[in-house]
Parts: sequence; C-alpha cells; structure tokens
Amino acid sequence: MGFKKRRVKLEDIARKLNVSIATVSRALDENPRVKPSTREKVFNTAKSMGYMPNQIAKSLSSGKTNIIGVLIPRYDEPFFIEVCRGIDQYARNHNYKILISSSRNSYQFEKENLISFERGLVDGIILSPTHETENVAHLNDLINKGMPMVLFDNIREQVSGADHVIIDDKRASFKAVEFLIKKGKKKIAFIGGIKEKKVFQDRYKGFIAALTKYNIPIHKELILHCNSLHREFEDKEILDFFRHLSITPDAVFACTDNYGLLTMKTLLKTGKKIPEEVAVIGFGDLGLGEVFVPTLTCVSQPSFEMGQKAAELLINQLNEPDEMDHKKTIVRLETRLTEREST
Amino acid sequence: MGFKKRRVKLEDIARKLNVSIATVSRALDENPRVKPSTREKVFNTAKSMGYMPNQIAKSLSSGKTNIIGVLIPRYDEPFFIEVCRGIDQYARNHNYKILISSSRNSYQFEKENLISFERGLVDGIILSPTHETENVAHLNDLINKGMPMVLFDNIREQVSGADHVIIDDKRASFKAVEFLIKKGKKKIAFIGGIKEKKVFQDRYKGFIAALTKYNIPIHKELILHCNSLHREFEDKEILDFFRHLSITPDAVFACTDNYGLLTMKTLLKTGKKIPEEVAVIGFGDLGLGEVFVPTLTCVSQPSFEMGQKAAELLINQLNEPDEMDHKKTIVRLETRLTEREST
DNA sequence: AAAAAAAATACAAACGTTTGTATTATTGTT
DNA sequence: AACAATAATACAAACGTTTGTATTTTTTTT
Repeated sequence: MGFKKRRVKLEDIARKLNVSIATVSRALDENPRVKPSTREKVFNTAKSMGYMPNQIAKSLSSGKTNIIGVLIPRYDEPFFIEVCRGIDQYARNHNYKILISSSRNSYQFEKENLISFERGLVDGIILSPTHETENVAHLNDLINKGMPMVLFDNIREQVSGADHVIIDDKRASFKAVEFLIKKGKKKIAFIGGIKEKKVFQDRYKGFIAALTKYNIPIHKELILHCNSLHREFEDKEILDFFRHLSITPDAVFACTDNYGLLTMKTLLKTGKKIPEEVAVIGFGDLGLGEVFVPTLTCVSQPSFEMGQKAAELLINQLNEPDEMDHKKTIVRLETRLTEREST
Repeated sequence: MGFKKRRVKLEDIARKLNVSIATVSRALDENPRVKPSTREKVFNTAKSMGYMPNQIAKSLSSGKTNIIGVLIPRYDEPFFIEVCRGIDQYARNHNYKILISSSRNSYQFEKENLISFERGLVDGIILSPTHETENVAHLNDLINKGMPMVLFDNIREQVSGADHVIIDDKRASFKAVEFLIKKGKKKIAFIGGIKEKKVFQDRYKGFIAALTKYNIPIHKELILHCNSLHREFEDKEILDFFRHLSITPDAVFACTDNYGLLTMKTLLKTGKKIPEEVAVIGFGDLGLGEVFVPTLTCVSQPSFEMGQKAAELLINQLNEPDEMDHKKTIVRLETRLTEREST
C-alpha cells in the first residue's frame, strides 16, 4: 500500500511461468495453438497477478481502437442525447465504446473535432453536421482517407461516401398539418428552426405542401423561423412572435417539442384555451410533451432507433472487408403522430 | 482516389528529408534541440504530405491518453448531461477528451465499466456511483492501483482516495422548506427519490430538520420516496400518491425538478390552484421548470459548475508529481432558491 | 589552424501488444 | 529404434511514437 503498483504485463506472466510472451498472449486469447494445461496456468497466473490488458498497446498493434466517435451539434438537446443513447446501446453490444463531442453549432469546432478524431483514436464517425456546414470538403476528405462515416439528422447529400439515417421530415410534417386541417383548422402558424438546417427546411416544405393541397391561404405573418441557438433566447423569440400577430391562429405546428411547449406557454398566458381555441403540435416527442398541461400532441421521432441504426450502419462498414466498395445506404425511419390533449 | 491511403508517419517525413525520425519528432514538438531551418522544412513537408500524428502511438509511448472517463448512472437525466457539459468544457480547455459511459443504475454495470476504464484507456475517472453501490471496494482498489478519481452527486464517503464534489443537500432542502414555512405553509408534503441515494437522504434530513425547528408536526402520510428508476413509472407513482392522500397538503417539496413538475401536473388535474392552494418547490433547476405553467420554484443546483469543478480536481490530480501524497479534497458548491410562480 | 565547446542530429531502446515463422518437444508409424 | 508428422512453444518484427545517449557537425576560442 502507498506505492503505485507497476502494471502487470504479459512479460511478467511469461517470466513467472517460464514461457514466452507470445504463448501468454495466445493463451489469453484462447488460441488453440497453446496446450490446454498451459492456458490454464496462464489464466490462473494472470488472475492472481491482477493482469489487465493494455488497451492502447492492443490498439496500436491491431490498428483498431473499438471506439466510435460521435459528433453532435449540442448537448442540451434531448434529441441528440437520445440518439447517443441509441448509438451507445448498439455499440456496446458490439464491443465498441463511444466518444462524444459537441461542435457547439459551429463549423469551425466541427472541423477541429474531426481533426482530433482523425488522429487515430476512433475507428469511425457518426455525425450530425452543424447548420453552418455548407462546404463538406472536410467530410469527403476524411472519408477518402478511409474513415467510415454515418450522418444523421441534418444530413448533407453531397457527402457521397457516408451512410445517412434520417426521417422523412417533409412527409411527417405534411401529415401533422393535414391532421390539423382535418380538424377544421384554417389559420395554422408555423414555428420553425434555423433555416439552414435541412430538417427544418423539409418540415417547412411539408407544411406548405399540406396547406397548398387543401387550398388554404398561406399567411406569411404566421410563419416564424427561430434563429436562436440557445434555450434562453428561443423563449423570447416565440413570445415576441405571438405578441405582434394581427391574425389569431387556430393552430400551431411547431418544429420541435420545445417550440411547441413555449408556444403553449405563451398562448396560455394570453388566456387562450388549448386545444379549443388553438391546437398545438410539436415535433420530436422526447418526454417533455407528456409532462405539460395540457399534454402536447407530437410527431414522434424515433431518436433512439436513429442512433441504433446509425451505429449498425457504421459497424457494418467497419466489418466490410474492402471499405472501398462500400455502397452508400440511406435509411429513412418512420414517424407517427402521437395525439395528446393539445389537439 | 479509390484507394485507402496509407497513413503518413514520422518515418515517411524523415525519409523524404533525409533526417532521422527523432529529429522529425522533435521538430514537430518545437523542441529547441532542432535547428530552426530544419524545423521549418519538417513542418512544411509534414503539411504537404498530410501528416496526422497517431494518438494511439503517442499514448503508448507517453503513458497518457488525455482521456477522462466519465461514468454516470443514466443518460436521460438532464442533471447528468449538464454535469458532463461542465466536465467537457473544462477538460477540452486543458487538452483532455471525455469518454462517457452509463452504469444504467446498476452496480454490476458500474463495475464492468470501470474495468473497461482500467484497461488503460483513460487517465482518470469522474464518477457518480449508483444507488446500488454499497460496497466500494472496486473503487478503492482502482484508486490504490493509481487511478485518479473524483466522485460527485451520490458520493460515498468511505472512498478515501477520491476527491468529492457535492452540494449541501441537507442545507439546501432545509432552506427551501423553511421558505415554505415562512410563507405560512404547515402541511408540507415531501416527494423524494430512491432512499439509497445519499442526496435524497440528505434532502430528507433537511426537510425533517426544518419541520422540527419550526415545531411543525410530521405527517408520515405526506412523505413519498419514489422508487422508480425510469421516467414512465415516476409519473404513475406520484399520481397514486396524491390520489390516496387523506390530508391535503398546502405545499410540496419535491426532490427533483421532474418530481416537482409531475406534482404540479397532478395537482392541476385535480383542480388545485398553484400556488394559492398548494405551493410547489422542485430541486435541480435544469430548464424544465421555466417552461411549465406556472413556472416552478426550484433549488438551483450548479450542475455545470459541478462538472467543471470535478474536471478541475481530476486534472489537478493528474498533474500532481507524486500521486501518493494526494490529499482528499471535498468541494461543496453553493445552491440558491430560485423563486418562480409556483410559490 | 588546431582544439575545445556548443549545436545539431542520429541511433536505439522503450511503451505492451500481436502474429508470422522458426524451433523444439511430443506423439505416432513402421 | 529411427523417422515422420504433428503439437507446442519460442523468437523476432511490427504497430508509430518518445527520449536518453552517442555521434557528427558547426561554431568559437586561442
């Protein structure tokens, strides 16, 4: 006690048993080339000496770290955490660990993080590009260097060497808005997110498509594209929006759960009745909507499954014998509308 | 294109410039032992060849990975995510990355995760033990093997070699309950969490202490220790609790934000007015409380700062020349009561 | 211009594994 | 009992760095 013990290594076991390091290594691997009785001895000695393999040395030797790098735009978004949980679960079941980084919604940080991944710490990368990511050269470069990659959420179709996991945002929002229309709603407001994100563009398209199909006039005034990248500001932005409206909407389609909740909160404050006077639909369905009063109707997005699927695709790539004949696959997961009290 | 490029290594640069590997290594390190003009050449060649250092080889050679292992009981708890953000921020500023794992509230998984950390992948560990963690031998063992460790949240005082980061839970809840008492509340309900967690024990103690100090009778019936480990069940547990009450509380002190929200939701459903008839206080203050109507008064816990502090303590340990004369430090962070509409 | 001092670089071992090939020990065959 | 075939093990290189020591080159001193 009191001294830091030097780590036990293969050599120590080998010396004690008067065998070679190679034999010890193979014994612990249960390689049939070593005699059962020797393996036995090695196992016992390893245990009694408290041997713990050195992962770094293994990685250097094998060229694999069994770590998946995950890069998300922000931590404080339950959607991303949920995706990470999905990745983590699938990865662990396949003997991989995950290393999560946040690009903090910045293209610059995204590049820096990828560079750090490129230093050989990870075997592959799962990534949701930031909204700022216009130029995807850094992604294509990395892929060309042989780094397996899977994109999800805010994908970039120009990245041709990576698999993609997405939902059909346009269709999902079309369905949601159609649902409102069928409830007799005619003045439907749209609360979207940053215009640069593909998911928000698509949700907007779905919204417009639904109104168009049912010949409902589109009021520019009822459309908001939130620009806030942080929770504190979203609040204010939405409050301002509703405060300055001259038309009163009878429904709101919000592109995230949080926007939906903030919308309900604002409406409740101004004395509106939900859903009688105004119906509200959110997007995501990550638990928050169930807590609020009234509970929030949501487009349920399979976040956890997106993570699992992304991990599955990546690990498949890692197991491909020749990474060069990888064929890009795009997985589109199903959403469904979860009706609650707000509609 | 089309072929996976072999990674450029020091040797390739050395060969091209007709110098030794050692010189290249030192040049890139800006070691003064190499002539400025040589360093220049090395830098340029490295850049033009697209050299990217191999982190694994570095780690093997240096014995440091610059990775901090973080083990939390669950992902779907904003508190832990927030702590991780804090750790991440401090760590990145000091050139460390973090590897997050979840013990999924299981002692067994906690041990397994620590074993995987022990394989040399991380330089140190930041950990919130699970509620099941009674026996802390695995922690002390790891520390004795020389693994720096910091505990936070659900700490175990028996772990003598690790630094601790906590808040004064007892005092915080005492203050919160005292606040309710001073508002004239006399029938205060307590919604706690799993009894095994030290934080919940302490919050309970604070609750009792406040009632005792002000001579308020303690109604066993108004006390609930939630046992649920997953969101879906908490909901039901709290609903049941309030449904079967024979005394009507005039205030509720809830040990988490989520309990507070669920409480408000339940009360609102049964037609209670908040805060007029029942006041509610939550614990944590991680954003949810601000969204709800009415907004939730909370004990604000400095989660992000806890993470930063934990990272700071760990990195200090890592920089100690002799880890054996490490003196255990306990950091107790301040909380404050954030008044909102629910009181 | 030779010797000494200083600067720049090269050599080689080390970090702890894995793995292909060579060697030795054991078994089976006649 | 000698030999071949097989089983078991040992040797050594490789993974890509870092770093202490040795060597070479350059500069300074006289």
